[in-house]
Amino acid sequence: MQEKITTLAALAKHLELHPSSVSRALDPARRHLISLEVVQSVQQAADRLGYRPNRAAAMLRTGKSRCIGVVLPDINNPVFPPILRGIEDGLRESGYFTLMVNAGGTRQATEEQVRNLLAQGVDGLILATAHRKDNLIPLLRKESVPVVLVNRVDIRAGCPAVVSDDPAGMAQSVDHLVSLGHQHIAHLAGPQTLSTGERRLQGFCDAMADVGHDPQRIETCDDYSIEAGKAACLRLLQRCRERPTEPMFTAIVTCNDLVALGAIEALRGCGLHVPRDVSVTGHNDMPLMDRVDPALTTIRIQHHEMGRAAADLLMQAIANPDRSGATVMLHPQLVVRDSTGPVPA
Amino acid sequence: MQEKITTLAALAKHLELHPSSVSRALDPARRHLISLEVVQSVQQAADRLGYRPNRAAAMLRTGKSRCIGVVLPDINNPVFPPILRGIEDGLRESGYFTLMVNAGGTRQATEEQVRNLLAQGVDGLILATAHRKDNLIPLLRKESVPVVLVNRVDIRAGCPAVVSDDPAGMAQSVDHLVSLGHQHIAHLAGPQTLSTGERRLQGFCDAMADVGHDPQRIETCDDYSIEAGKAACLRLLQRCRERPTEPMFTAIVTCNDLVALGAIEALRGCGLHVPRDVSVTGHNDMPLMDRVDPALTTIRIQHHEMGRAAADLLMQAIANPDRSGATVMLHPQLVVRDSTGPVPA
DNA sequence: AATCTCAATGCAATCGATTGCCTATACTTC
DNA sequence: GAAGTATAGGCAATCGATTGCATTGAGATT
Repeated sequence: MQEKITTLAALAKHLELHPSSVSRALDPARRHLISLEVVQSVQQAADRLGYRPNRAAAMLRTGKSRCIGVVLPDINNPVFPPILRGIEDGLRESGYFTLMVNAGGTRQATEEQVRNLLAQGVDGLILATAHRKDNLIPLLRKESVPVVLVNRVDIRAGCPAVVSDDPAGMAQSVDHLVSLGHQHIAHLAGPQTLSTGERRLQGFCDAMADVGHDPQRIETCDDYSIEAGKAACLRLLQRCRERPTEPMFTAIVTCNDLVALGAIEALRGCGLHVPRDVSVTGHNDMPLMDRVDPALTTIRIQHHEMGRAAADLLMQAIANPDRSGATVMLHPQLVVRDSTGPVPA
Repeated sequence: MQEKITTLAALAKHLELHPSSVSRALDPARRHLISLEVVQSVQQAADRLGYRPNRAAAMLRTGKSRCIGVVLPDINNPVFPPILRGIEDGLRESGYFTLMVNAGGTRQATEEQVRNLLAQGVDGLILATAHRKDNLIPLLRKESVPVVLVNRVDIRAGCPAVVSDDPAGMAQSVDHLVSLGHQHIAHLAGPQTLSTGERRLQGFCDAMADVGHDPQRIETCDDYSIEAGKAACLRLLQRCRERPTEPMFTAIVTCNDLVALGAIEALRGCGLHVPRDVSVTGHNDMPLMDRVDPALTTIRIQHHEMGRAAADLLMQAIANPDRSGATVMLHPQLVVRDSTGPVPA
């Protein structure tokens, strides 16, 4: 065993063939141009001699890298690992690699990161970046690189996107609370600069209207974190104290599990018990939400599936650059645990 | 603004220079060969005309991709996101990209993934894969590609590695429990096929010996999961029931936070209260361990720092392929919460 | 003034796979 | 048997940056 054949040309010489024939024999899409016996002998020899095509050369010639760039705000946020995993699983099946960057900083830093990715020669991009209005999409349009959004949408851009059906999730939360007798339901909304924040707020308002309740008690969080949730909940409580004539809310629908945890902390700080005095729902069903105290009633999102779908959409967009693609909406599911209960008597 | 200069040759023609001069002017390491004024005019023109070097061409010529492959078992495991983030932060500073693959499947699948990464032309690898004895390292030795291990070691291989000081962490756990009066301390160990599992078990035994207690009650978990922790704890309890003459353990040191959660679940199932009847410690201080019920006493590991250090080590290994590199040991820290308490009277 | 340095830049080969085009052989078809 | 048509495979240009070597010219040295 020589273990030394590293280039197409060497392999071709070994087989007494022309490099072009070897190249074709090794390419599933062009195999049919070559006789079956030659194809087989080439494959055998390639395996036996450990031939490994040089990607750089192929990329230089074809302009395709078989790498996809994935831009996340921060992999430490528990919603992203399963999405990323879904993306990777989907891409790998199609023979693509995942080039990940965390781009949670300034808008400028994000843009710089994306430029790096383009310079690296990615064949497409999956954006899970947060901001609803950045100039990334126009920039990428100009470069005419296929883009898919995941966990966000951009109405104007008309990019293919995969999101959870946020209005449906909010409706499930509201309906669940209403069925427990709640009427005065507050909402801790996410940042309105994020598409999820906006869509969930809208969904909450619509769902409340549908059941004939006024969506009046709403506070907005600065980000999806425990601290922001706590602060927003304290503002909500403050507002109630200022208007003692209005009925107190008996439940809070939040935009995010971490925000819900912050809210529970704030409520406890004010001597309120969850769920006896106030029911709280989360959103996302992050890991361990069944173990926190109290176990959180929340909306389960198909994170892994979102990633997969995004990968599929991108593969389609690469195959058909003209077609404009669709928005895939995944269905969320209510998970009832211990943070919601009947309305206090 | 023409926005059309895409190749070195075009840029050179525009400047009425030779491509080689432009190439040198753009390369910080070779700039000194070119006169200052030319360098400046080249840089200006490159910026203004939006020139972006073709990585594939450079890679073909130089054989370097400026990409590093990172092999993880599963990004969904909460210990890995911060490590990955640390790696990425470190690599980015050196101008490298992170090519991530999840390789949690069979040994063969893992190997296949690594081969893909090599075919892709990565300049180095960071392995966070779990198994203590795989044939990856010999394989990579043969390919002579720089490798750094993170969150695991391989004694025989002598690879640069970054790990947490597991024996120190176990000693802190044991000392903490001893200071609370515990003497009969059990251990739920991790899989002995993983370097962390082995090192933590060893650390536990050593720490117990140091304080003069016998490390006898030990059960091994199949993996780092809640379910495995629960099962192992049930086995532990079963063993106690079988030998009623021996004193019952009053505390459990576990190898992992998830295992600790499983253990708590098992203890509760047997009517035991944590920490009143049995104290439990975790390991890793994963996110939300301060919110579970009861808040978990655990060992905080510098995950992000581990990633950074691994990136640094790899950069060193690439710069000095001859030097054999070091093992970096990061110091863990005990975090006392509510799952540990004084020994029952 | 003639030679020698040295700095600055041009020249051309090179990395390895891909692919449009061409040729040669085998096989139809009338 | 002549002309036509697949079919298999060879040829050579090409992608774009890099780099060892050659060349030019200006200043230094004797």
